[in-house]
Amino acid sequence: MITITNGKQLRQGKTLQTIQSEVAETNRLALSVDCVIFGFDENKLKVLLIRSDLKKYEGRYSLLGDLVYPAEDLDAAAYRILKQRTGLNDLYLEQVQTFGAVDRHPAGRVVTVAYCSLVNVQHHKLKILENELHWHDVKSAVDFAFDHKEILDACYERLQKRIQEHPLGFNLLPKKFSLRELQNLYEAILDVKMDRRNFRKKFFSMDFLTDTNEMEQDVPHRPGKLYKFNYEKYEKKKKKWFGIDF
Amino acid sequence: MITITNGKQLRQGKTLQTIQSEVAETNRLALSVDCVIFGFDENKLKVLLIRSDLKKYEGRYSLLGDLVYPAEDLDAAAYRILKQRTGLNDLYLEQVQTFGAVDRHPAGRVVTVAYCSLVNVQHHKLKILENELHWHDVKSAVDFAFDHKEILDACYERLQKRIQEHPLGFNLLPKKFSLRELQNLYEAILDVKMDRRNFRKKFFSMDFLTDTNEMEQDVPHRPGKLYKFNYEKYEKKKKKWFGIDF
DNA sequence: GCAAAAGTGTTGGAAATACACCCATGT
DNA sequence: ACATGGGTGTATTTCCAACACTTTTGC
Repeated sequence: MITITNGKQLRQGKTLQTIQSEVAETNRLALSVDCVIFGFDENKLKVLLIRSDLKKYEGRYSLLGDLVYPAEDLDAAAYRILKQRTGLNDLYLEQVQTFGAVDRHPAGRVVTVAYCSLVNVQHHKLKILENELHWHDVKSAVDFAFDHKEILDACYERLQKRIQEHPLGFNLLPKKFSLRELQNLYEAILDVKMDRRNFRKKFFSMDFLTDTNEMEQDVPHRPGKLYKFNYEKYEKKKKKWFGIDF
Repeated sequence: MITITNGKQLRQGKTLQTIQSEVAETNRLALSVDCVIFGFDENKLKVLLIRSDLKKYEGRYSLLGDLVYPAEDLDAAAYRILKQRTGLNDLYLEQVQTFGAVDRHPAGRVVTVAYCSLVNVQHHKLKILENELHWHDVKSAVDFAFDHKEILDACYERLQKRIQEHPLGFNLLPKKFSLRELQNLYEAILDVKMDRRNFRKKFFSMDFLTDTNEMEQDVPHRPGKLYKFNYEKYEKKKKKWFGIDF
């Protein structure tokens, strides 16, 4: 519902023209999208960052962002930006939160919508390396431009929550992975240690892992089995209901 | 990060002026906030709706919304709109999701940020009733203007999820409430039936309810005890960790 | 006394946790 | 042989679900 409320102005039965002029009057702001792209490598959770374009923030790190075009759907903008900055598409992409503090951008009023995405670092070698695009440890990343630290934190928290309730983790791993890799992923993202045997029992009892009958190669110890995640089985079984718990 | 990416344009070391003009060029859109205000009355989940201002949508229902002012923080806009439309402040207000389809608003490009809020219907009698503001059953509400049904659904789903993990429900009830009222609330919001004894056990074992030593009045049956929610205890004990479960 | 909801305990099964040993491979 | 991590089983506990009867009040 769109209304400019000045005192006692009538609210009923506006024409489209009235509202159009209100929109025109009020649109002194720009909208952008920032993508927080997580990856997993060397047992660490990583995030893709570039160096800020902006002199004011020279040398500081920035998320992958861009303005949304006036005739572009919000989600489409997020996918476009991901593609432009990294050359990647075909990724899970989720809207997380919108940041709209008046002074968050020095160039004027820019409200930004944060999106979050997960990439398999091994399978998606970056082809576009402008602005020093590369992977950074999430835990140790500092020196952000704008409010991008805050945005990253919000996306990281969302990721931690989502990965406990949805099988997102598999997007960060090779198609075939060992249980050790899977556990390392969970331990890294959630920042906890888990019991190896119970972790296995958990995942096997979920019954979403398919044994590929292949083994790890070139590991300096006994090789583990490789598994695939079975999305079809998951789709059929997925849960609707968790109990009340807080 | 703000960049208009036209082919091979240099991305390094932009001046603030460059970006300012990019922002000015691109801001042919407006931003609005829509508030989804849930209440609970007569054992039903309710939502506050008005009749749409817009001729095109005459007679159809609309959420409480307004444009965001250029010099207004996003959250502040949400609180302002809630206040203006209902006379209420002092409410829990949570950003839910941003809706940015190009054609979602007939007056032009209007991206809207949905906020969600919970009101105790009994304690907050509405003083502003412009545009036929009143409570509607969430389940049976139809005939929405814009994409407001979609927005409502998103907020309702978020509410269902949040109420299972956070003690939000108490914002919808009187300060002192019976366990029956609490259970009715959960059953209405989550659309399930629960076992009364297990429900009680659950809440008592959480140990966040304080017995007020008062009883229900004027009920046509045996009166139940009234409880308060103990926020202090909750703040101390709240959980950090749920297991992996999907 | 009767209708309506309050209040209360137990039991069985499922899932989570804690925990220790042998195995396969590379060096 | 040894170091490294793979692979497995069991006992304990905790949590959840299912379930029925007695009590208090208003009418």
